[in-house]
Amino acid sequence: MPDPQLALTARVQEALTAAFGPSYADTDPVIRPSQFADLQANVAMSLVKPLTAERGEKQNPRDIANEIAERIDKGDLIDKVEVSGPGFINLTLRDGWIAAQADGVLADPRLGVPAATDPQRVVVEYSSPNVAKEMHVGHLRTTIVGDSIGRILEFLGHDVIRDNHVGDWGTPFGMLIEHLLDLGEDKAADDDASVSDLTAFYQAARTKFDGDEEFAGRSRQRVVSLQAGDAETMRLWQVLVDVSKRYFNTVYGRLGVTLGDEHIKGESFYNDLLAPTVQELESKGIAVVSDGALCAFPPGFTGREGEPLPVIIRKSDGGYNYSTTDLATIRYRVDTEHVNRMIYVVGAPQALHFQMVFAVARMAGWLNDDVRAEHAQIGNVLGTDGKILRTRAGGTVKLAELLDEAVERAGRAYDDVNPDDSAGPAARAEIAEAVGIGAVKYADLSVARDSEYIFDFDRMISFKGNTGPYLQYAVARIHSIFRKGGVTPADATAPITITEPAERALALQLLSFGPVLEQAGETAEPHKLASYVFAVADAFTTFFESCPVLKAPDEETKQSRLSLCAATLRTMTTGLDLLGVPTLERM
RNA sequence: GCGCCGGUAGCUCAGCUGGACAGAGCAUCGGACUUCUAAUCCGACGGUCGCGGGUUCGAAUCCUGCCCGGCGCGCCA
Repeated sequence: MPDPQLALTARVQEALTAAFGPSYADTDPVIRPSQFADLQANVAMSLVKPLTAERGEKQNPRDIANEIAERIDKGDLIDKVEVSGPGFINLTLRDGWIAAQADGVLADPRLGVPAATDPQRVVVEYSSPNVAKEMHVGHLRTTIVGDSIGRILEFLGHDVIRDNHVGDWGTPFGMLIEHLLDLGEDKAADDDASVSDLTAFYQAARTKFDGDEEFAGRSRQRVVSLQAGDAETMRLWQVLVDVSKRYFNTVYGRLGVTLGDEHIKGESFYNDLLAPTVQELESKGIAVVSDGALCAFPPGFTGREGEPLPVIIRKSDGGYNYSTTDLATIRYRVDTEHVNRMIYVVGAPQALHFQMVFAVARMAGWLNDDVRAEHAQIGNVLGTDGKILRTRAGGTVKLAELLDEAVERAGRAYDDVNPDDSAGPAARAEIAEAVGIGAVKYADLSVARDSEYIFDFDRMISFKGNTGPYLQYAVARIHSIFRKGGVTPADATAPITITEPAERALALQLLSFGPVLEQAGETAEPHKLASYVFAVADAFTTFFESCPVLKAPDEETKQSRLSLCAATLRTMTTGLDLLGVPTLERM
C-alpha cells in the first residue's frame, strides 16, 4: 500500500480508537495535504461536539488533537507528529518509508497501482463522428478525452468496451445516397476527391435537397428504401460508410487513438432493436401518444410554458429518432453486453437530452443503482476570441488541417532550438509529429473536460510550463541520463535511499500514481492525471538540477538515483500513455 | 420559464470529498550554462475566489437568492 494517505488514515484511526474507544474506530481522520508537513489530520476539530456531549464538559480541539497525537504509533511510517493551530495534527513521513515504498513502485509492473477489487464492465462511448462528414475540432475533445478515459479504466482493471457510436443512419442518408448516384458512385469507391472532401460532399447534397424539389423527393423515397433494407440502397449506403471509415481511421491513426473498425457500433447497428424497444416502453405504460407522436414523459422535466417535456420515441410519421436509438442502445448494453457503467463522452449541449433519456431508461428499469449511465460532458472549443472556434473564413476547422498546423509549428520550434538539424530530417519529422500531436492532445486533456476551453497554438506548443512538450522533454532527459550512463532503465534496480530534499519530494510524488488514477477513473476526468504527471515532471526537473546522477558523490547514491530515475520514467511514460500522449527517447 | 457549462492573479486554468496566510503555468522583472539535453532551473511581483444572505469552530468549496457570459429545450442528430 504505497499510498501515504491510506497508510496514515489507518494509523491515525488506531490512535482514535486508543484515545476515545472502539466507537471511533471508523471515524475518518481527514488526512489531507499540508503546507507544514507531508500530510495533516484534521479530525480533532470535528470531534469537539461529540466528545463534549460524551464527557459532559466543553472540550478543546487542541487538547483533543494532543490526545490523538500522543497515541499515534509512529513505527517505521511516521517521523514527526506535531499539533499546531486550532488542532491540526501535522504528520511527516519517514524518509526510509518513502524510499521503501518507492522501491516497491519500481519493482511493481503496475507501479503500485492496485487492480480494481470490483472490476466493472464499462462502455465508453466517444468520438462518434458522422458518416459522410469531415471530422472537425468538435470531435477532437470527445475523441481524445474518451480515449484517455478508456485507457485509464482499462489500466485500473476494468473491462472496457470502446464504443464509437457513429452517425450512419437516419434521414440525411436519403439525400447523401441520391447525391452519390448523381455524381457517379464509381468515383466514390476509389477514393475520388468528390467524396474524400466530405464536407463539400455533404454540403452539396444539402444544398440540392433544399433547392431541388425533385431531388428532395427522391431523397425522401430513398430514406424509406434504406429503412426497409432494400439491397441496392444498402449497397450504396455501404459505399459511403466504407469511405468514411477509411477516413476516420486515418485521423485516429494520426491521433494515436485506440479506436478501430471493431469499435464501431453505429446507429444503424440498433435499427432492428428500435421497434422492440419502443414496444417494451409501450407495454410498460411508459410511452403514450401525444400530438401523433409516441412519447415518454419523465417526471420533473418541463418546457417553456411549464408543460411536461416529452422524449419522442416515435415520430408522428412512424419514424424513429435519436432518442429511440439511444434508448435501444442502453437496452442492448444492459441486456446483451451486461455492462455496469456507461460513460457518454459527448458535448455539453446535449446534457438535457441525456438527462431525459436516462430518466426514461430508469423508468423502464434498464438503469438502476447497479447499472449507471453518466454523461461525461465536453465543453466547447473556443478560439482566442472566446467564441466557438472557426476558420478565418468562418467555417468549421477541420481536424486534419488543425493537426497539420500543430506538427508544422512543432517542426519550426524544433528548428529554433536545433538550427543545424544535427539529428537529421527523419528524426526531425518524428519529433515534430510527436510534439505537435502531443501538444494538442495534452492541451485538451489538461483542462477539466466539462469547461469550455480556448484553443491557442501559441500556448500549447510554447514548450514552457504545463504543456505536452515540457513533459516530453522531461522524459527525454531521463532517457538521456541512461544513454550517457550506458545502462538501461530496466537495469536500475538498486535500493533507493533518500538524502536530498529533491529526492524525497520526487519519491513521495511517485507514491500517488495509484490514488490519482483511481480518482480520474471514478470521475472520468483525465485532467486529474494530467495535473499529476505535470507534478511528477516538476519534481523531476528540480531533482535533475540539484542531484547529479552519473556524477553522484558515490556509487551507492548513483545507483539509488538511477533507480529513482527509472521509477520516474516509467511513471511518466505510463501516465502519458494513459493520456494518449506520445513520448520520445530524445528530442 | 426549465436545464447545462462557466464567472478564481493582466492572460490561460487548477483547487470545490469544507480546514491554517487561495495555487500553477504564461506574461513582467531579477538571477543561474567549463557540470547527466538551458525546449531547463531558482527568485520576485501579482487576487474584493461575480454579488448578497445562511449553515459551520472554520466556506473559493455546502445551502439559498440574485447578476453576467455561453449553450440547449416535441417530432434534426
